[in-house]
Amino acid sequence: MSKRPPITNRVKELREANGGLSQAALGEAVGVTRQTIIAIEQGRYSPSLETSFRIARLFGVGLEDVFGWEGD
Amino acid sequence: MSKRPPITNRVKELREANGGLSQAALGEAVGVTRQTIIAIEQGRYSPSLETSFRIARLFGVGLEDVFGWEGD
DNA sequence: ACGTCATGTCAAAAATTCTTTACACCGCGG
DNA sequence: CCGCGGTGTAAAGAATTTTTGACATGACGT
Repeated sequence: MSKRPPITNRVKELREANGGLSQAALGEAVGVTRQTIIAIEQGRYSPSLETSFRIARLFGVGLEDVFGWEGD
Repeated sequence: MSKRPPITNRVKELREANGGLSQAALGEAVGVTRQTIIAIEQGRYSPSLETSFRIARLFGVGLEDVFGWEGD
């Protein structure tokens, strides 16, 4: 049952905007693996709220500056 | 390894502010069970971003109006 | 007293997120 | 040419989220 969640994300953009942080470096910085970052960037599943918060706060922005809800 | 995530929530407040919506009714409205709502309200684990978005949007507010990051 | 609704707990199963490992491709510097 | 960093894919398993079902309690109305 794991469809693609109706969620958009700007992780890749933010990574590149922050001095070209690599997926591996981002993962390490927020405490998840590179695979997890890849899956999130590709929207393969909906991350946990905790992981989402960690990513947003690392970039110093709000949750909705990183993740969007399709159909707003 | 499932500790309590550093996340706060105002689900109960919002439920009561919206005409006393019950946990069961909220669950049904966002497509999860009553158990899930109870667990989220009690902060027993960090919900998926999708579930979080559905709850916030049902109340017509943003993600961070419902969930907060401890240590901001 | 009885029934019902709302909340809560417990436990086990199902589904999803996350990890680990391994391999592949591309662009670039040496 | 070769090595290396960065990205991508795949699959198995661990960990976490969510479901299902059962039972308990207090509040409330009849």
